[in-house]
Amino acid sequence: MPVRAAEQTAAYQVVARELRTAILRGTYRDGVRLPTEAELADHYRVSRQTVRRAFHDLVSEGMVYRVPGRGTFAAVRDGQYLRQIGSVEDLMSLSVDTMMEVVTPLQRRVDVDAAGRLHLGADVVHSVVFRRLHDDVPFCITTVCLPPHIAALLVGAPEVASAGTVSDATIIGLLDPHLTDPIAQAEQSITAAAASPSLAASLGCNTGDAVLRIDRLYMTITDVPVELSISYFLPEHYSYRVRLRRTLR
Amino acid sequence: MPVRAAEQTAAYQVVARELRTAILRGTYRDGVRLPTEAELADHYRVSRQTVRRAFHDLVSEGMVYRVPGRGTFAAVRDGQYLRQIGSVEDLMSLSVDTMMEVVTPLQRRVDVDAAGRLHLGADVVHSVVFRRLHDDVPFCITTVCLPPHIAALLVGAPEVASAGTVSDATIIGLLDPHLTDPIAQAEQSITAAAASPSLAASLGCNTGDAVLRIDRLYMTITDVPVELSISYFLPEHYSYRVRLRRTLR
DNA sequence: CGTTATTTGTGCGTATGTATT
DNA sequence: AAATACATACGCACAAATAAC
Repeated sequence: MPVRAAEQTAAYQVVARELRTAILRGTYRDGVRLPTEAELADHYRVSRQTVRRAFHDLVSEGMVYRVPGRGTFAAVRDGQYLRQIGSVEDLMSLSVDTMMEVVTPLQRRVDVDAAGRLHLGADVVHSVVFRRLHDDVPFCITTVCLPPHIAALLVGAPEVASAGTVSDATIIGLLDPHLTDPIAQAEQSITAAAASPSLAASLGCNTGDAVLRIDRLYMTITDVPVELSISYFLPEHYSYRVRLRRTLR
Repeated sequence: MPVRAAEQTAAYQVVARELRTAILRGTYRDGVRLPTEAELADHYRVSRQTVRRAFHDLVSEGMVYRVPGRGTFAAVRDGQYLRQIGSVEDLMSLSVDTMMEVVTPLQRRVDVDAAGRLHLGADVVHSVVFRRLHDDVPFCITTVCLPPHIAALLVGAPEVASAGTVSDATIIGLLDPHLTDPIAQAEQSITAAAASPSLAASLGCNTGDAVLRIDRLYMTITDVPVELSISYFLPEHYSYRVRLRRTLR
């Protein structure tokens, strides 16, 4: 059988993507049965194998679970945005299905604490505040602080120039091509906090609600700090997932 | 084509398991290239598709990465992903300077959610609740759920037999010597929550305070769940720190 | 610089097994 | 017992990336 020529995205990825967004949008609520392989194959005009390939990806993402003889069921709890994170690459690819909306554009600011954590001599940093959205629902507010000489690399970037701008960028993704030394590591600290009034307003929750706080310090291979980001996540829409593996000896 | 009759573990799982163990044992270090699909198919006397199926699992686990035209390469390096409190070893050695105090001893319980996450058919689990103390200050409450056949390994253990018992043990450390398959991986989910009244009483904080919630599902190398632990941490006394590294190629 | 061999990626057909309804 | 639905396995054809010549 011939194969479609020069197709950009594979058929199974199209199917997986549509089902994934449908589940996240709540078309299939928690535990609801999805169409069968045969039905989906018929609908998308692909073979059953291609549908299976798509389902296999969704299973390993934890989006659905399957029971032989019964069917395939949505596994998302409360529409929570889940993502497996375990490397800097994962952080950089955060933009594939989330949007960034600028709240406060990139500007000069005095911040002793941030400057100290960036190993700067002076107290001046440049910072930008943005929300991150998934399916138009905000789930995170992030403040990014940069040393002045790093911020200079972003002067022309429209993604961080004015409030309200929406893009699918990440700061680290914008920076990376311009850096001589690539970003090679990040130190993360994860804790819980109560939402401040302004935070609650931006995220659409109540003051005092429990939120997840993640601080990240990105560094080059030579341990030079490049970016400090402080993010507050809504726990209803986000949880941080990691897979740990033991080396057998 | 005929299929082998009544095979217990699927052929692709056998292949995946052997490759996984070989990588974790260091047979394929660093970015060493693995045998090609054709070679492995020949070696295991299976079709190329079956080898591909195995590789697909290993890719989604992050064990290997593949490059079209070049080959398949081992992706696990020593301490590549997570340091500090980030590896399974660190979780097991959590007891070095903390004490465990039993709140509710190990007992049989019905918990549909926990049973589901442990991939059990029935709804019965065995669970134990304990506080973790550092310098006599409680900073964490943990509920551990075990499948019945695993809990049976702890029947004689005094560390979990009665409320009030204080020891420097960890559940995983108590279990590990008795398991046929060693614990090789864990899936973690980290989020924030508000302290319930009982939680607040045990931890010495106020109801509604923001606490860090960490769920861990420990599994053997064959993906069999062994233990589910749900912990609530006081953010003042604990933050989860991870160092992420980028794999430069 | 093109050609060729190697290697992984995609897509589909077929057959059969197993679990559920 | 039969129908339904997912699971496994193999085969084939062709595409695309890479490397060697």
